[in-house]
Amino acid sequence: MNAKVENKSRRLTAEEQRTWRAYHLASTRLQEAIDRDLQRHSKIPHAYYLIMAMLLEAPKHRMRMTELAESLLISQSRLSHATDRLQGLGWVRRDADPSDRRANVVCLTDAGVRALAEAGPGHIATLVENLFSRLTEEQVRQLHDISIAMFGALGQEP
Amino acid sequence: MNAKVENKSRRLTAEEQRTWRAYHLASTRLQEAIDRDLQRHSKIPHAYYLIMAMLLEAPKHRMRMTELAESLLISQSRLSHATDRLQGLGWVRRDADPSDRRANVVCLTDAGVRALAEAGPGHIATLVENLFSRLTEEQVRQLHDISIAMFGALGQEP
DNA sequence: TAAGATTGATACTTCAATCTTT
DNA sequence: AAAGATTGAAGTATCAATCTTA
Repeated sequence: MNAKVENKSRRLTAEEQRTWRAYHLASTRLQEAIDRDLQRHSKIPHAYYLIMAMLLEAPKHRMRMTELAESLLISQSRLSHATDRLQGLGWVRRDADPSDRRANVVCLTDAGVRALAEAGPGHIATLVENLFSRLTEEQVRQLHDISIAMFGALGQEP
Repeated sequence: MNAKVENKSRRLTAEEQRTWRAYHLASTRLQEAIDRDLQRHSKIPHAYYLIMAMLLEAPKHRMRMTELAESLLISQSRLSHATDRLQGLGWVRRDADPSDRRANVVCLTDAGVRALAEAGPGHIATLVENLFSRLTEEQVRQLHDISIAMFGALGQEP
């Protein structure tokens, strides 16, 4: 890729440098705030919350492992380990898939639905406090567009 | 805090929801891209790169542990573990502080300076490819302002 | 007692290797 | 051989406990 070569010799402008520093600090701290709050109030790491939230939206609260991993953009390995843990907590169950004996289906249990319901409001409060209450409506739109632009750029390595 | 109570019963608007999803995906993937590239090309986790980069900017490439941890907004424990590892790699050294025998001073070694110099261009290329080449100049300014606004909101819990 | 720093335990992520079924 | 999924090892993060010096 030619752009890659160009980028190698390029430097960041002062504007880019200060933006990168501010962005990195802000996103790191938001991540930490979310994780800390979720962990303190509900004993759920954010990554696991996202897994359960995805299941909640699925028909019958069920999804195949691979499908779930792809939806969340995480590795199968990671999902497998996480599922072990969530199963141990009783929030999730693994069922065999009758149509393909290689496949497994993860299913949110009633306890899982409850845990999610209890964690939800606090999590949203964290988001509002740390993100949305700090931004104007226009900034929220800008952040959306910026994020879409950033996202499209990723994951395109050979 | 009253805002906290208000936030608890509040829901995210559709605009906020899609923004949060896009933002979370984009920031996660950027983090992963940075870590992967740094690890692949230079065997340095991003967190360790940041520690060394901070030392590089310090007078004589030296800082006290506490000072360094505060500058980076990380815990002393985390810095201590990281310093163990970096010392093992020969990129950093621990010296006693003559003026306060409780204190330790971390110092970037010549090998550390070299490792940083080798990693730098690739790391900047990653940032350019995944972030700056995707944004207009105006979006870079917007992202800066948004990040500053977000950052101010954090770390104010009791 | 508090400040500076380290330690150990536990938990999460990543990577490569493996196993089974298609 | 490829797809679906799991496993184990190694690395990093977090938290609470500890140790030493001020």
